Amino acid sequence: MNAGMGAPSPRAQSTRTRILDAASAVMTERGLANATTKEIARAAGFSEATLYKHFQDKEDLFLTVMRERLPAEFIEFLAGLADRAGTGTVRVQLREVAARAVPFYRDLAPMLGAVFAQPDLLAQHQQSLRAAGLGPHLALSALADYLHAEQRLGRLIGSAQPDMLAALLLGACFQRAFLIEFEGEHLADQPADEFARTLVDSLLPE
Amino acid sequence: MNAGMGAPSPRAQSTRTRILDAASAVMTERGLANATTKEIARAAGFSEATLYKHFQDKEDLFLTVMRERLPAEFIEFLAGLADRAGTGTVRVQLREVAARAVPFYRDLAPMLGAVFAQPDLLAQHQQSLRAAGLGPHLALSALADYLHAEQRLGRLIGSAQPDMLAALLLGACFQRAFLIEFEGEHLADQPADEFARTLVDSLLPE
DNA sequence: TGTACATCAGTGAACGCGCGTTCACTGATGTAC
DNA sequence: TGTACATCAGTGAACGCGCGTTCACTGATGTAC
Repeated sequence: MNAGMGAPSPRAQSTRTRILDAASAVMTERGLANATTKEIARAAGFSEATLYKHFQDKEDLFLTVMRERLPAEFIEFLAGLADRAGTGTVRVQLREVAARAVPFYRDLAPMLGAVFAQPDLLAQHQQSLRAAGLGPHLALSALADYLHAEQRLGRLIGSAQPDMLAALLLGACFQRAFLIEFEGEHLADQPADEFARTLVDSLLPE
Repeated sequence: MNAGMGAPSPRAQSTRTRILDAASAVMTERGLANATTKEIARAAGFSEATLYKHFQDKEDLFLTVMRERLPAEFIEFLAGLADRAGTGTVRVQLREVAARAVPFYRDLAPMLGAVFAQPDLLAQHQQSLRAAGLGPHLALSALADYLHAEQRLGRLIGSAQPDMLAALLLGACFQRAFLIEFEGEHLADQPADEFARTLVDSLLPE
C-alpha cells in the first residue's frame, strides 16, 4: 500500500501533526523566545533535523502553526450565528458569544504576541490571510451580521448599530482575555458566566 | 559644578535617556526579535558597551523601558476623570475617552506583544507592577469610578453597571487598536472621531 | 599658572554560547523477478 | 521463497553566525597644591 503516490504517507502526516502540536504548545506555554527548534523537537519527540523534512524553515513552521492551529470552534460558532437568528433570545445568544469568546482570545494571546514581536512574521501572515480572504475583523462582521438579522426580525431595536454592538461585546471579551493572561487568574474572582451575563445586560439595557 | 555627588551627571542622564528612547523605538518599530543590543546601540548613537554602563543587562533595559516609557498621558487623563464628573456631558466625556484610548493602545501593542513572547519578562514585569500597586486593570477601575460618580450625580441611569460599561468601552478601543496594527491602517476608513462617537452612542442608547 | 593625579563616560575588539540549519548516514519497509 | 535493490522517515554530529556580554583601554574633565 501507499504505492508510490506523491502524497505523504500516514506516518509522515502523524509526524507533521506532532511537530505542529509541539510547536503550538511550546509557543503557547513558553513564549516565542523559548520556542527554539531544539525545544520544539524535544517536545515532539523527534530530532531537530526532522523538522526540516516537513517544513522549509522555522518561519514556515510558525506560519503553518498560525494558519492551521487557530482554535476554529469559536470562528465556526460565530459564522453559524446569523443562521440561528430568531432562535432563543438575543440576550442568551450573546451570553454564549461572550462565554466562548474569552477562552478563545486567551488561547490566541500568545500567538498574537509572537506576531507583534516579529513584524516580518506579521507581514507574511497578513499576506496569507488576505489571500484567503480571512482576518480577525471577520469575527466582528459575523456578529454584526447576526445582530442585523435580529433587527430585521424585530427582536433588537432598530436604532442600535450592529457593528458597534459587536465591537463593544467582543472588544470587552478580548481585553478581558488579555487581562487574565497578563495579571493572572485571580482576576477571574468574577466567574466567567457571571461576566458574560452582566456584560450582555449592560450592552442591552432593560 | 556636579561636585562629586553620587547622582549621575546631566550628561549621563542624557545618555541613559537616549538609550531608553532608542530601545523603545526599536522595539516599537522593528519588534522585540530585532531589538538586539547592536541595533539599540546603533539607534542611540553609542557603542554596545555603553548600554552596560547604564543597565545591568538587556533584561534590565527592557524592564526599564516598560516601566518608564509607557505613554503616561492617557493614564493621567483617566485618573483625573472622576474629578471632572458633572462637567460637560457624560456622552462627550466618554467620546474623549474613546478617542484617546485607541492611539494609547496602539502605542502599547508592541510592548504587550513583547511581553507575551517572553514569559520570563512578563513574570518580572508583573512583580514590579504589583509592588507599585499598578496594572492595566487600573484603567478600567478609573473609568468605572468616573461612571459611578456620574451615577451619584443622576447623570447616568442607576441600573447601569459602571464596571461593565467601562469594560465594554475600553475593550472596544483595545481591540480596535490591535485590529488596526494587525490589519493595517485601511481599517481606519472609518475616521477615529466617528468611531468614538458611534461607539459611545451605542453604549449609551437614546 | 603649572603640574601630577583622579575620575569617569564611552569604546573597539574579542569572548563563549546557543541558535537555525545541513550533512552524510541508518535501518526499516517495499518492490522486482 | 530468496535475493538484490530502491525508497524514505528519521538521526547524530557538525557548521557558521549573530547574539549578549566583558575586557583593557582612551581621552576629556575636574581637583590638589
